[in-house]
Amino acid sequence: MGAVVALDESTVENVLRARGLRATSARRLVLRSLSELGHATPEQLFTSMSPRLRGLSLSTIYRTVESLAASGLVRHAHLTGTTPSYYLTQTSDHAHLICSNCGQITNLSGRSLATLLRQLSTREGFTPNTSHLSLEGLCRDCTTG
Amino acid sequence: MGAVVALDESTVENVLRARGLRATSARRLVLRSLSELGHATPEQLFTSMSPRLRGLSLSTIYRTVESLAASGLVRHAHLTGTTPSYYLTQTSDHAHLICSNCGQITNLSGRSLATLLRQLSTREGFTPNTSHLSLEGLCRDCTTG
DNA sequence: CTAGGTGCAAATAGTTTGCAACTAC
DNA sequence: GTAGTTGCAAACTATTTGCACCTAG
Repeated sequence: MGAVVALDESTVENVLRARGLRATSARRLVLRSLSELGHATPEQLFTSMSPRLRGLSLSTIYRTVESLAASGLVRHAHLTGTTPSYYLTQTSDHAHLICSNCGQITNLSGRSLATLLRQLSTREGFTPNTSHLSLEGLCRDCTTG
Repeated sequence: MGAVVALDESTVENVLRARGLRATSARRLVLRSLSELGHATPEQLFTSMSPRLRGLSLSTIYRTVESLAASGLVRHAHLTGTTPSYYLTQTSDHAHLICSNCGQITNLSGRSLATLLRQLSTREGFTPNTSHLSLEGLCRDCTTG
């Protein structure tokens, strides 16, 4: 998980421009951080970005993730408690498995998930938004016991 | 959904006492309201209870659901955005299907769910907490289109 | 009677907004 | 040059806490 995507500068710029967004340093760095971190809350982004961008303010983070989400570059899911975690859309089509014991977050690939959820939509007439899905439970390590 | 459970006064009292909690009017009414509403956020509980309990304060709701949750009588799930919704544990062992178009919340029975999730735990080594599960997506009515 | 609960008001935490300054293009 | 972005401070909203009063047992 995390560090999944190659993100060189020109790619980032092009991606942003293609959506009509200016390639500001805050936006570049949010994208870069998300590619490194996998998922992050606004607070976590702030912590991770602050050293690299002096004077950064938390409200910029909120506005940045909002604009990135509006143009489809990032998405959010509710992983821990109430705060949304953001992640790159290109790492999408996966669900999050959150261990309530150790807090570990695993991604469930779109493939395994698809099989599982196809049945749900057939049987229940409900089509889940897979990228927004998160399951809390016990991971393999914590199950023993 | 909702109004699933018979909740006469003496049952409520006994249930509370059995957990070492005093049978106060706030607690009785939270339990009664949840049995009527199915799920409710603290705010919704407040709105629904206020007319029936003069002087009720929101902080009482927060403290009440917390104590009920601590003793296992209610649980919460994150249904809409960030605010937790509470429901009676006895209506548990179900997941929530939330339509992101019309907002309708359907319960997915423990039975259907169990089948579905057994595969998950076999294949991924992850054991989901079914009662905390919620899936966002499109319900049958909104799928057409 | 008395420990546990509650109301109220104040404190805290998380998120949003107004506005002047800044910068990508 | 100018519209889009950002920083800062203030405004909100949601939740928590301290304390005096109240009530179930």
